[in-house]
Amino acid sequence: MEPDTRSRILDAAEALLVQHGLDATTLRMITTEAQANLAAVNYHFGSKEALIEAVFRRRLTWLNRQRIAALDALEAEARGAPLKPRQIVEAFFGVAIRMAADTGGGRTFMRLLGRTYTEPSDFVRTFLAEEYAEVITRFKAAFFKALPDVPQEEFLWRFHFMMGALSYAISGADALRLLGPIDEPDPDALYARLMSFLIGGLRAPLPALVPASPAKPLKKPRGRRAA
Amino acid sequence: MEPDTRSRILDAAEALLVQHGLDATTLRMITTEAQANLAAVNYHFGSKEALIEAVFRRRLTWLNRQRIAALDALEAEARGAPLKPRQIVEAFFGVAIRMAADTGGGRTFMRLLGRTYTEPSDFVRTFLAEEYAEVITRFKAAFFKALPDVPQEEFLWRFHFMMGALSYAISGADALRLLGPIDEPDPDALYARLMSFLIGGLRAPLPALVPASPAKPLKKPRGRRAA
DNA sequence: AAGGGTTTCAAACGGTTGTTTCAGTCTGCT
DNA sequence: AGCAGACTGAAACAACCGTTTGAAACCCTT
Repeated sequence: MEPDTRSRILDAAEALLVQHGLDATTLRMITTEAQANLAAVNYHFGSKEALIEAVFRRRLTWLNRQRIAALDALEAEARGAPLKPRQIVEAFFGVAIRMAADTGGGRTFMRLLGRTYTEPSDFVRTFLAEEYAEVITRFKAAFFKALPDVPQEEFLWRFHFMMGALSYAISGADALRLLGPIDEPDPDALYARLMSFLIGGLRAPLPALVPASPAKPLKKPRGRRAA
Repeated sequence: MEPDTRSRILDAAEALLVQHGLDATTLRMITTEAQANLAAVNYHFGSKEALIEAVFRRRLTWLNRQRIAALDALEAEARGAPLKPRQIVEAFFGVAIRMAADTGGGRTFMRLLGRTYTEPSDFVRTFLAEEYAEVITRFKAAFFKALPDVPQEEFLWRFHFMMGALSYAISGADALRLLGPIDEPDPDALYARLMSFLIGGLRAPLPALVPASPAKPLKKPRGRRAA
């Protein structure tokens, strides 16, 4: 009750959005939870969409600035030499995991983010793309330079897969209960686990069939096995 | 227009759910698309939730039965010997990718599934757990046997990460546009890409800190090879 | 003390949601 | 033919949605 109405609404919205999703979270839920009047949302933010955008922007720009700063530091130290892939992975995903470990709002926000990433609500996707634009170009360039022998399209897919693993790592125990009982993870352990998985996947041998590659060094050609 | 109303509604719902999400898809959208009357949903299924459950069950039980059949075949052939991890991965994730490649309903369904997996709508999670129960126990057992030197908790997390990668692989180009322009993937190429990524991640060296280790894992986890 | 800008409040707005109702149509059986 | 049971149709239901309104309450400078 201490902070002003605007912040209380942001916090309440963040918590409720991750729990119920974008559409199922109503302004009445939010304002009740925030102990504010219903009209306060439209007064302070203008609309529900604008509120959601503010919830994302508040933490996302900070997060991506952190990533860029981490990359800057690495590149400054390397003096033009290509970085090691593991360093770049740590800069990009490590910041996210570390933010997700924050027991304050950061944790619930990262869950919300991982959740929304697959949820193609048009207006969210729009400003998400905008918010990610710079960090994506920077890290793509760094990765391409660090992995010159990996075809770029191939790498983009692996990056995409890594994002999926990150998303699940963060949404974490909720979805993992499906696999069986598991204790809430120690953040450091989660960090180490995800890192070794990501780097294992990133540096896996390339699949054999990429563009026009007539040789088939791997076992299975492409049979229509039991369909 | 050929099939009966019930099937038309299921198909329309499937297509619309993946596009707009569970809450944002209205019964009026569905019945309009299916060229059926609004009341038909409640007549044939009882409620919107029951409709959604039917949409999932229709393909999910088939999918998981396929996975179990694939595992049965592998185990019969191995005659009690542990399977190779790659075989189990192919049995579990290969079936999913192959279903996602189906240009008929299978493809849109798999997108819906990957999308819903992070979306913790309580009632969906309930019957999803129920629907997955058998296949999870079977594959967990097979993996534990195939990877005897990987701690079980460690493996469960990797399995979780793999599910994340699968989810993103399927929801695919939608979310990937964020990374830059990419062509719609050839299903075979996607299969090969995801497989090598997954197996690379699954067999990555174990992180070093599993027991109580107060040291910060930021630098070198330095582990042995898994399995 | 007065007054102006900012913030809160209760109430209402039009619109849309899932669900229900009930009269009508179609189908197949004896 | 006739009639029961399965299905479709149009219309209405209460409940809830996001947003707007206009009047109170608050805060701060002069």
